[in-house]
Amino acid sequence: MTRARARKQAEIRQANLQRILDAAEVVFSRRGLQGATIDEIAAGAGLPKANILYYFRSKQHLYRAVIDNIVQLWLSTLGDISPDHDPREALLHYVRLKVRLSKERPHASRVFAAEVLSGAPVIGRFLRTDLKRWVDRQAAVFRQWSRQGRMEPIEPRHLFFLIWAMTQTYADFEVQVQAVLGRRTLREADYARAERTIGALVLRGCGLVPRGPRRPNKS
Amino acid sequence: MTRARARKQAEIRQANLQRILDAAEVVFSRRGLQGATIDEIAAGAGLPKANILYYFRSKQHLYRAVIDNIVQLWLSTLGDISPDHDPREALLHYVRLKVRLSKERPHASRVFAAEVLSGAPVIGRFLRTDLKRWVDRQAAVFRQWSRQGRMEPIEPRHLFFLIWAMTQTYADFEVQVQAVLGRRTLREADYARAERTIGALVLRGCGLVPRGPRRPNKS
DNA sequence: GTCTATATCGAGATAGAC
DNA sequence: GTCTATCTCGATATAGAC
Repeated sequence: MTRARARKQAEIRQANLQRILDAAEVVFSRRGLQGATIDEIAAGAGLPKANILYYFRSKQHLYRAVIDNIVQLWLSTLGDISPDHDPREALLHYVRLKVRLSKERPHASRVFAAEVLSGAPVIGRFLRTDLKRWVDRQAAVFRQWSRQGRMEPIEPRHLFFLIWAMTQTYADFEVQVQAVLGRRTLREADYARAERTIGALVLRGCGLVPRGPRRPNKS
Repeated sequence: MTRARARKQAEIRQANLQRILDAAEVVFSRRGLQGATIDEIAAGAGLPKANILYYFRSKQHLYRAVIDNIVQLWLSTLGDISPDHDPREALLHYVRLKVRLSKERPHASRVFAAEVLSGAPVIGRFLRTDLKRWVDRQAAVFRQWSRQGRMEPIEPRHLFFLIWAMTQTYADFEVQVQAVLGRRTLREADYARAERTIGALVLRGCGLVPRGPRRPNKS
């Protein structure tokens, strides 16, 4: 086999893997691990059923690959918060990123949510090790800021639980938001308003001043 | 058949129905609709499998009964907010009730969450009708309070999305909270802290003063 | 590497004895 | 009303042709 041909095959392989992962994310988010069928994933990916099981040994293996994919996306998008940052800017930035992820990758968010909801059988270890360490690191920064009087002493770990909950609800409970707002689909304006409202709650909750005309007179 | 005997049979029937509903709630919350098996529900209820299908025509019917049960619990526990109430007290009371529901009925919360997550195939109509109307009513009260200068003009419907998200995360994402806090199970102190933290965010977010020594000097 | 045909199995639902 | 035995079906996974 020529080098050119080998490279072409590798490209096809990569493309197929990505198509399968993308389709699987959608189907798992709508049907759950048990409810999803390889047939439906194959249809979504535009490939015959048997090819799915050629690339991934079993439905379980495919599911783990999807979850790993999502965790990588989360970790690569959300870096660490540095003590040098301005608390107000850092919190707003984090909220903004999380809301954007909910808008851009709602299926990923819902697959993750369903996994945790059902007891995190696959991702439990990650939560107890990497995620716990990440939160502990950020919490130390927040405590430092509190000691320096740069923000109120809100319990930092619970603050993260609440920010995650608020930002992810626009992906995970999207149909409920749509139903209550009377919309067929959420618009950019809805996410912008979500971002502002969450930002206001978080900043004021931490004793920081939201942007804009609401800043009180120092006099 | 004597009257006494008929009454006894009715009692057994009621007891069995309740045992099945309770067991089903737990199994559905752990496995999802598709993942749950009638066998496991029967084992949980201490009844033979066939009896489940004697009381409920099918797994789907049982699932709908569980969902209806949960909605009834929500509606009966959380009444309407009246314009006569004090905004601060009303919001704190609502947050407290929701956190208590997450603590007392985590399985119910998770079944509901999984239903909405998967697109609300069963409960969609309820969300678009009864729930929407309920939120619209409460939103009108909040807007009135804002006009009267009794609270900041936070968008009320989003405020509900955020309160729901924050309070339910302690049930729905319980394993994640446990993992990050390094606990085997959540304690009363954890729920109390959750309640305080959510209360602080919501009150300050609405321009209301949290309780206690943090009240600023008016001077 | 790709796809068709099929073995296998688990689980929902039912028939019918008690 | 209750329970055992069984039917039936849908979906995973595999065997093997191409």
